[in-house]
Amino acid sequence: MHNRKMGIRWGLCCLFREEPIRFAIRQATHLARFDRVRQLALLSATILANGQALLAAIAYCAGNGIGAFRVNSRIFPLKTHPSIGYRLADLPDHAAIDRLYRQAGRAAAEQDIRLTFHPDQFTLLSSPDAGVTARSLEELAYHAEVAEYVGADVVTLHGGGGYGDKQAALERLMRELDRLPDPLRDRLALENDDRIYTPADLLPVCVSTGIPFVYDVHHHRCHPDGLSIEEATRRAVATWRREPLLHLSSPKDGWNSPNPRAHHDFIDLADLPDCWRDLPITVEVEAKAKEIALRHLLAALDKTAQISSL
DNA sequence: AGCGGTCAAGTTGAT
DNA sequence: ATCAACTTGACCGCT
Repeated sequence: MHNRKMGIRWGLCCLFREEPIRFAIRQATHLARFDRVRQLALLSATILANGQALLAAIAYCAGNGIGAFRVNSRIFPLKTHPSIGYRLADLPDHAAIDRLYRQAGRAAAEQDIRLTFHPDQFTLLSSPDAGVTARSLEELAYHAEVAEYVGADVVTLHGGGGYGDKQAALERLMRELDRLPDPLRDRLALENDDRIYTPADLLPVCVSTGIPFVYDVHHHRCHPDGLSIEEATRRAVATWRREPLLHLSSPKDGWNSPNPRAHHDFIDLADLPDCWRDLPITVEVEAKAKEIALRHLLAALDKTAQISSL
């Protein structure tokens, strides 16, 4: 059982700064020089190594008061690449990979480490370009496949582009959401971003489709919509039929800098909304110092808890 | 061994 | 029209 502080389950995102836990990737241009057998051997070895890294990441979280871990989308490198892409059954170590990733899923479940995914900016369901949507659906299918493997319960997606007409784009997004296969639909969540889609834009979509809303308070502060943090939090939490997921970060050079969107190495406790403190929620910490930032944050929370109990 | 250019994908906005 | 930013290291070719 991990160490829950103030009602919040704290989550680490993808990487470690100091801890020697590394997830490897492969480059398509490099692999393209080899024959298919060699490509699959290299990919297979990388995926096995990444599975071991995932086990290590879960163990680290369990031992350090961290209750959630976001898995890097590239844990199966180039899985959906148009020319290098592959099926799991094609990999020479398929059976061992299967065992290892299911083992990681069991380890996460046993130690109560929530696993999540967050596909990158190339994955979106609002594009007017059918090819972009088709490739995104394939990418999401890959995420759902790995999520099922390891028991991850959230795949967080942004709204995508605005294309000069956000309402039309949101209607395309809703149409795609309505026809997702169940394994994906059951895991997908929508998150506000810092340039285009605000909580006020996405909450109605979430309510109408039943897809939960991931509230990123840093994005909301960069790109406000008239909703207060308290109101956005309340409405976001209400979209979840399981533990809600929220995102927290602090600005690299302060809120008055030219670019407050950039993430700081650490979390300033002042950026944690007071109304989050006692909620039964998962908060993923997007701080560049990774596990060091979590360590500092947990220590700072301990200190304030001690002071308030005097 | 170390350095630096490059890396699959989409969209926006600055120049 | 072109290209950096987004976010981000890690990889790989070259010296």
